[in-house]
Amino acid sequence: MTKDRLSKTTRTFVTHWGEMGTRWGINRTVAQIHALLYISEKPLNADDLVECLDVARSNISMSIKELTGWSLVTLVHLPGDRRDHFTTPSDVWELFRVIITERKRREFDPTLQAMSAMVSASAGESAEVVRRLKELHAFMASIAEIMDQLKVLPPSALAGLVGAAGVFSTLMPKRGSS
Amino acid sequence: MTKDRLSKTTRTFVTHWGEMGTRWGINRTVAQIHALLYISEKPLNADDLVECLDVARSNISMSIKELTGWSLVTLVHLPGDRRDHFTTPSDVWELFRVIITERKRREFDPTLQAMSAMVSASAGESAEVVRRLKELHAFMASIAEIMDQLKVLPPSALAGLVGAAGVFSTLMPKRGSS
DNA sequence: CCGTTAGTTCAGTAATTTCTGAAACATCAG
DNA sequence: CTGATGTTTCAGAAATTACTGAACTAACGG
Repeated sequence: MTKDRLSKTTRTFVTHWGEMGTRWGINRTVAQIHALLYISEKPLNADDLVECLDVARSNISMSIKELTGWSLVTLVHLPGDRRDHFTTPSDVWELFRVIITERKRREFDPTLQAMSAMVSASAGESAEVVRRLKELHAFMASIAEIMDQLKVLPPSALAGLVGAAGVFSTLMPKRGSS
Repeated sequence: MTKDRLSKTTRTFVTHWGEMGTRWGINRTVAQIHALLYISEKPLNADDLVECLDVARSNISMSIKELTGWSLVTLVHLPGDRRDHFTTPSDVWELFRVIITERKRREFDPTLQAMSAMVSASAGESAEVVRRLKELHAFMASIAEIMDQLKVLPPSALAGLVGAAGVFSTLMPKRGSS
């Protein structure tokens, strides 16, 4: 990211986001492209991305493929320009929703299945080991359910969870829920 | 993980967990050690871990250091044995809590600060760019707040969030919360 | 003291992941 | 068709990350 088509702030943002990505198992370039598309007011094409991020064209191609595979980036065409242009939703909640959905599908659900299989196959194990496998499975199942519930929430519904009342009051056992 | 001190199920579990770790930016060995300590009924020492996971002693030493740094593993001493032994909480919620707390502290909070700084420095940017930076910042601040709230919840409080009522009813704007 | 056991550190190596450049493919205009 | 433009693929190179083995520190028992 050397070419200075980007403002100082934007560059900081994109850099930081790439850094963040790597910490969560996301390729730096992939994360940077996504950050750039988020902050950009209009769709960018592959050459824009090459210039802004200073990586090889082929890298952009692969990374974009990855991002579209994650349903995070969509291909658009601008009138009178036959190059592919790319966008990502500018609504943060929507992005969150998509990421949660995909990570659940790709990583969480298979693990849940695997845990389930382990519990089934745990006949010879000690009672305590079985208990722990079951607990972990149950925990993950709860998280999975929450993820699914989050998916159907409207944008910005998150606000309802924070504040003086917040999660705390919600989760404390008071009404006989569930 | 070749030496067969482990049952089939345990081996599957540890392997899968290591795999999962790598996808979320956690070193495979670190994740495997943690999995093994979780599933193990009693504290294990470094040699146990070497045997079970078939990695170098030095690797165990480093990984354990990492895990204790994350407050996920604690050192215990068994009477009459001067070797270090290690444990991790067997309560899943507790583990979740600790991981959330640490990842927030190490990755989330600094990002939040960085975003804040960017917003402050975004004078020259277009109104839309400023809006997006602010939105992302606000979103992350909400998540951060939720993480903090989760920390003070009792074990297993998670159950309150799932089920027929669940997150959905909680988040839908109905009572004038926050 | 000295030998033994336990734990740590770190330079070098191995493995993995990421990135590039060249070639192939595709589409369009003339 | 042919040339121009845009995109994808993939083998190998580069960079990063993980792991090992050897050397070191520490603490204890006799």
